Amino acid sequence: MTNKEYADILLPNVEHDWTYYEEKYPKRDLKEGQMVTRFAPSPTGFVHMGSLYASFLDLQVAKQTNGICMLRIEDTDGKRTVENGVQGIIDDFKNLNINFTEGMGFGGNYGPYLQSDRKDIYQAYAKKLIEEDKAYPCFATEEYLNEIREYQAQKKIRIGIYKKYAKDRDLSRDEVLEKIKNGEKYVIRLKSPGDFDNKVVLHDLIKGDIEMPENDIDEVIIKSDGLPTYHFAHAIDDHLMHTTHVIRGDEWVSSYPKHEQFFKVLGFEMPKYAHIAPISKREGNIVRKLSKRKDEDAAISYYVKKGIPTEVIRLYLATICNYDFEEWYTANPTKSIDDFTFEFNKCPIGVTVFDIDKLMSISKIYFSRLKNTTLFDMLDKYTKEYDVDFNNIINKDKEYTLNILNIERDIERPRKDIGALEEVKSSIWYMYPELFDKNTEEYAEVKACDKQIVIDYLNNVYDANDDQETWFNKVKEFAVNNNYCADKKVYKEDPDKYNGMVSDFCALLRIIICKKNQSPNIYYLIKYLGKDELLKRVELFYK
RNA sequence: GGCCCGUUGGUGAAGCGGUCUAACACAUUGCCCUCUCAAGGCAACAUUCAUGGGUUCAAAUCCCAUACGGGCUACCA
Repeated sequence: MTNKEYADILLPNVEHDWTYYEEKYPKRDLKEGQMVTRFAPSPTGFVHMGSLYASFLDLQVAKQTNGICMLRIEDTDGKRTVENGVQGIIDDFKNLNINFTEGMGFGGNYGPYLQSDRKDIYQAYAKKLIEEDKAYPCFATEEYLNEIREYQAQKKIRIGIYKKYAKDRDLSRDEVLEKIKNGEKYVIRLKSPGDFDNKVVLHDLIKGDIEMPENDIDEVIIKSDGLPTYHFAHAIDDHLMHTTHVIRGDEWVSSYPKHEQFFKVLGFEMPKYAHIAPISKREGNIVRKLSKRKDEDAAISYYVKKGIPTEVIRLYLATICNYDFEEWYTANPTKSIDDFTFEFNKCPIGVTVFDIDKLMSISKIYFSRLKNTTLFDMLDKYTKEYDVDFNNIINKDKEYTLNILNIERDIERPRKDIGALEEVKSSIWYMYPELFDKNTEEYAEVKACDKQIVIDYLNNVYDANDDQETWFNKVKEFAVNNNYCADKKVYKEDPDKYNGMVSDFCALLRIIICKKNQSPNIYYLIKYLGKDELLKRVELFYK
């Protein structure tokens, strides 16, 4: 029996030889420096902050070198796959307007990009290794494996299938054939050429050089269901897809020796590696990785629902991704994330604790820089989905809404009081009579004067066409004539002599308008609301 | 048990042997401005870089130990 025939028995029904794939996926035509990266999630559910962070770096470095970033779905473990998980990931990215150059859902010539569709490819290479006597079938059962592990743990020796513990290595062909005939299940393991006493060095682009012992464990390459393990698939895929930079979570650092071994045994050129630290969450004294199941605020949809734009999340990720991004962005407020060059050696090495305050601060700055028209469009789209009533209200008189959104906006130092679209309503509701009428909030406490004084002001002094300075001078003059004091010191000498300070009169106007003692410049509120509505609110207030 | 990685204030984090009583940003607090709030301006907030040793004229920075946190050690990724 030839080696090839033997391999055919171990892995039957494999359509092509490995050389077929080498030809099918030729080297990419790349210029010096162009990077090929990939984001490779397993389909365990929606996109969350952690996955977005990893994909963000993948996308950015590819983009800035005019390279390629692929979306590859790693679904070699059926247990991890969630229903609609694959489509869910694709949809999430598309909804966030994040586009990969190629990959699952995005096309490309190096697919399929779903690992379960690549079974034949992995097996073709596994057969190559079998033919070269670099891999062998292992019939060990789960119970047997557990036994070995327990024995090793008890004896305090290294755990794993290596050297003498890899007993199926020595099975003769006849023995193997016999077991197969008996229907025994098996996996294919690599015959590790490594020696634990040797060292390998990972030249990590983020963490620097890391020295580790060489891998001597006979890693499984093909599981009994015919699918590859992560490690084997990684080597094959990133070789065939010609990935230049593998950017992944740092939980992979310790498996690097296995990966290096695979690339060597298969005769592949190694990609470069960058291991990123996960985004975490503090829970009391412990810091743990953000979890899809436990942390609802890890889901991107959580922020979408609040009306925090993707761009804001990307800005946040950019600031934690490279430490000098924030400074750069502050100095270049008109530029976009894509104008910044991200570098691996500026990525954080240790875990980063997710900071919602920081995110919100970035969001406020982002919203404060928007034009009122842009804000309106975003608000329109958002409320259409989450608050139809409010959507009708803001659209009833779009010009009016635009004016309101523009209050203290189009100036050198705009207000920063909106952090999410969901907050807009609660900050401007009182500018809409229909919302004001329905509002049941109590008026905040205020030093009120005689109702007639306010009415006098509105009827005889107020003019919606006044500019701000004129407006205030008139208010001041009117207030003083009605026994309000304009001078703090004078007022303090004998407060009982006055109705209050001029500021008290303004406060009264404010409360009448919006019930609260905080609002943007009253000048604008009065100007846009108009006399009739104001008189109506005076009546309401004094009732 | 073995093998890796990390540890700077409430938070992110700069720092790569002297210029560190430690940049910057967020948060917090106070003052100023002011019709309120927001914004803005000013100021406060680590005399100390997990702990203990060592190297050095000099250490947050280099070395070693310890503690704590994290990862891997699966026919999971």
